[in-house]
Amino acid sequence: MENEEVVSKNFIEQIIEKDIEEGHCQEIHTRFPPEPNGYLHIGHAKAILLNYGLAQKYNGKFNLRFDDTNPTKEKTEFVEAIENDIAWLGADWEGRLFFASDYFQEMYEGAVKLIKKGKAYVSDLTAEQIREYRGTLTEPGKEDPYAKRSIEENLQLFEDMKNGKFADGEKVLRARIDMASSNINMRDPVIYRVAHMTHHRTGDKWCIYPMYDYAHPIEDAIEGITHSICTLEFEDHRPLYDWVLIELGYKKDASGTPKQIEFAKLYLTNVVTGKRYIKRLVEEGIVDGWDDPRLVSIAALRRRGFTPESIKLFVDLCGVAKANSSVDYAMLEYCIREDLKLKKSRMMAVLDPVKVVIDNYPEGEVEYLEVANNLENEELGSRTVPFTREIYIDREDFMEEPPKKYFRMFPGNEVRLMNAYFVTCNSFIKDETGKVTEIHCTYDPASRGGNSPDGRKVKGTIQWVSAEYGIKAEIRLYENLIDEEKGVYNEDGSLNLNPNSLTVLKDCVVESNLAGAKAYDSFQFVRQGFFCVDAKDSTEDHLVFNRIVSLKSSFKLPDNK
RNA sequence: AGGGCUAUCGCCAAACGGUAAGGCAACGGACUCUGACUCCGUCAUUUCAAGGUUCGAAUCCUUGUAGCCCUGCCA
Repeated sequence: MENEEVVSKNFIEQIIEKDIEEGHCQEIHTRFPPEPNGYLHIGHAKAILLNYGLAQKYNGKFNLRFDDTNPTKEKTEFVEAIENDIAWLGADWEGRLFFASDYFQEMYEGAVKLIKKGKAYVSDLTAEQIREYRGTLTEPGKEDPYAKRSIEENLQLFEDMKNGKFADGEKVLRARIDMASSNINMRDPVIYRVAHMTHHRTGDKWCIYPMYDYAHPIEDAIEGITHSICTLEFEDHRPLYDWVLIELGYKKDASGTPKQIEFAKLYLTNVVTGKRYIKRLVEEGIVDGWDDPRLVSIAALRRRGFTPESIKLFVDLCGVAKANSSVDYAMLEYCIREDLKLKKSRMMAVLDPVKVVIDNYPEGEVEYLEVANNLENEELGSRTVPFTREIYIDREDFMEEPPKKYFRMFPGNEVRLMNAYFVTCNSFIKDETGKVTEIHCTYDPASRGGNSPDGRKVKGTIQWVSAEYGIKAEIRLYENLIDEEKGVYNEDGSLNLNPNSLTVLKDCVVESNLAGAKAYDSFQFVRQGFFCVDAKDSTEDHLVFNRIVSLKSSFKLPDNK
């Protein structure tokens, strides 16, 4: 195998290799730490595949950990959905499934340790007061009036917090760092709050819960995570991440592990990304659910026929860097086409049918034609497709007055019905509105299978479906959900979605011999390639149809000059 | 006296002082039983800007400019 491409290392790989070289770690260990408060989307797929991929590449390990430190938002329903999506993507956590809530005891003990070191104190300030004392972006904060409490008093108060002696919000535990720091995260951050709430896993055992900034480094340290990869907005939190680990003795200095590394989130052009927005669209009923095909949640992508391989490809092509960017949606479409083009059978379908009558074909006769499932992959075998006197072709494949270089069907032109016969258009019928309702052709019996024995060539090949045996299907074409420029919501909070984002074509016809085709009531169109079945109610992942039309129009009329 | 981060083709993204990879998109052309696929070709004398250092700068320095993030008892 000599086609070894020169693949450059991304910046995370460089950090990892340096850490290994310098002996900060022997084996690398990564993790994906979702909060179970919603479904995963394409952006998470990047994080998952990145973490998992790194573990694989360096013979390390990859954990799945639910970051469930805030019982107000989290649900078991989401835990299951997330596990399902990650498994589907092929990221194997090999049984290392953890929950931040598994470590509540250790986190609690850590907090006690900080208090004993004089590095944490209980504050009676209200949330509003804490905000005031924190200062602003340009002014330093002021010392918390409770910061002077003795260690003994703090220990007692924290114990009381844990034992439920205080109401929600009455007291918090704060880390003692630096109220004047230019990094607001370091201005004595709250690390424990009181919340009398039932946790989805620990129930009512705890009424104090650790904050992310305090909990996350401990979770990583306990699991032996070496590289804690997160997104850019946590860059300012890294000093706090390191502070916690160092103060608690999990590492000596910031160069040790666990080490936090930040990368830029994945944004896609023209679609709604971001858990917050997706959640809102789902909750407000604007889309049908978390797997509505217009979304880019993992569940939606799966439902539309995207494969794990295609998503992996996509993530790989996007790369990893620290610059905020928005990847062109066309890249995602390219990936599914690329993955499926050799893997799946290609079926015929007609999206906007117009009837064609083959005048010299015997009435009532049915022929079963042998058709290759995929011309580029013989292993996929073949199927038989019924051919009859009356068929449907796509409206786009016929033109009354063709422009130059149009070589599909028009009066007097001979074309090939894919896999079937050469056929020549003789006449057509229009209704009062001028719409073509029926086309009449004659066929050449000698061209059965799609080739003429006399070696005659035709320029055009079009798809067709038997009018008698074809199955009516409802096909949905999805356009991008939003115009990127305008955003999901307007400033006044009103929705700003493209109302035409979903187009339903009701009279589409697909081949009759697609097993269980009747269950497939909708399809997802993949621009300029082929489209895949909406797999929600089907037994198969996807069926792939030949390219028929595109949102842009598959045939560009020459500039008439 | 705010701090942190980022700026390379329409979109991603390499290049780590030695003379601007690659992919997507686009555009030509060839081929074709899917105007698909495939194939061939085109697509940054220039890296946000202006100075400076150097034989040599996207890479180093200076000064600007633009964008993103941070003032939750969310993650």
